[in-house]
Amino acid sequence: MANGSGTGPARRASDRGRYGRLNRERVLSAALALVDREGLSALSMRRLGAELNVEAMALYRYAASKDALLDGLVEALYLELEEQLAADAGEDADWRAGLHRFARATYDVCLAHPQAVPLLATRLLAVPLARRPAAVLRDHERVLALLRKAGFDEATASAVFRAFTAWLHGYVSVELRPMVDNPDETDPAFRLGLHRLSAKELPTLRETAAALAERGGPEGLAAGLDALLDRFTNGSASAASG
Amino acid sequence: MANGSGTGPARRASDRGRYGRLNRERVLSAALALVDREGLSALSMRRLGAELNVEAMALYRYAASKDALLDGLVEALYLELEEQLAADAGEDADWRAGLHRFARATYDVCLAHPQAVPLLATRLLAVPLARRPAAVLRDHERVLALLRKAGFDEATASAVFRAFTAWLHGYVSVELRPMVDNPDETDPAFRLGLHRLSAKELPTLRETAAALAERGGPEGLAAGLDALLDRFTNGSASAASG
DNA sequence: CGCTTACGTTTACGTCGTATAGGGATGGCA
DNA sequence: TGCCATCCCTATACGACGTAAACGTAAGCG
Repeated sequence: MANGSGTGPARRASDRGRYGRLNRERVLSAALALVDREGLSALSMRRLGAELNVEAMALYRYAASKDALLDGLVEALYLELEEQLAADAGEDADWRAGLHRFARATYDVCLAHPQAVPLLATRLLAVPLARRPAAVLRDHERVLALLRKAGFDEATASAVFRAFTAWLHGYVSVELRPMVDNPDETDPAFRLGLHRLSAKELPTLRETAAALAERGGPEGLAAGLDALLDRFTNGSASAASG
Repeated sequence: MANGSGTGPARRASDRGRYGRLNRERVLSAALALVDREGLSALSMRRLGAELNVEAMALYRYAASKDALLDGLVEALYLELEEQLAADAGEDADWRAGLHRFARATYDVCLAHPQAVPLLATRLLAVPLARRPAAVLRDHERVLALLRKAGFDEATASAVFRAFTAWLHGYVSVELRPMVDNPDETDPAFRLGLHRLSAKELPTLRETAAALAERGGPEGLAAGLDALLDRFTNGSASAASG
């Protein structure tokens, strides 16, 4: 048993005072910390309980199921995004700047929690729009409001929103794909595990792998975003810039 | 027990003749079929074994672990992509057309196996480049070769490759996000579950949700791809068009 | 003080991935 | 033909998982 001390029958409720009562935020931040530290596969109800000095079943008071807990983690990421957005400038010069700010903040949050990023893909593919976590919906609202205020009609705003989301999430996902095969190795080629790539069948990949392993960084993200957005301003749609 | 008939001690080896011997391809295609039919969570070693009239442990001869089996599913998707690409025209007019063909084929394969798509995100975030399934590496090789042959230098080809991949995967992922909350409902608003979206706090999202639920289709994919590629041809990089 | 409600524990069940050992068919060689 | 090695699948078992149900026990109220 995870009893604090002695050979008592079990953890006494008075021990709780040591760590304070449980609540949703404590559960979620412990879960996120655990995932950051040891990866998604380390996150089990029992393990998370142990992390909080509590039995696994206690967590079900704050998340209806493990899937709900994972949705909670997604929400936690978006809450961090909201904080990050609140931290710097309030309003943006124009809608493009607004989208860039959003994109950059999302990028930063994702890079800060690389192990949690797969959740964004899996949970958002599992949960229908209306049931997404509140913070996610607030994010959508802000982006859409930004676009509508800029003069885009409903259909165009929705198209821009989708393109924005696709690029942002795709970019982060590609940015986080692991390239290093053997971290202990000093030689770059061995580090990348190039000896696994047949020189006969994969010559181009082999010679490009080193370049591929470089990150695009926030600049790459911004550049692609601009390229996509140009299509909606230079193209058919009607859009103001204030 | 999953015995064919009677009360014999267990399935006899002679029963194998009924279905033929197991092999990797049979295992993977049964796994993909199961995922297509019942979703990723239905895929367990025991269940897949049952599907093949075999005990779970038999599968370990064809996949070293469950994670390896999932990587096998990713490979299966890319094999289907290769088939699809081989089916239509052989060579492309230029590199842009080549990328569009690739993108379209990937889009089609993903839409044909929506339940398997999360694997692309999760497994490619879990496995380093050099250990990706062979079919995935062949895909990379083809795209990179296309770009180098078009005259892009190593760095630019790698940047284009990353942007291409990011857009493609992001687009598919957004396209497959479920929008319908209650499929039994006929009224569009209830179907989307708009009553869950506070009219006060999420007004824009609420009014845009219907438009958001529409798909961008292959056209949207192609449009965004062109927008991104323009950046690399009109911009600084040097690239021919043959 | 006693009652209610909220919170955490205990116990238990079925399923999961997989280590290990065993058995029965198969194919090569005498 | 008979024997043995090899391959393929089964049998059994273990620990961990998610979670239903029932049970204390502490906290806050009158």
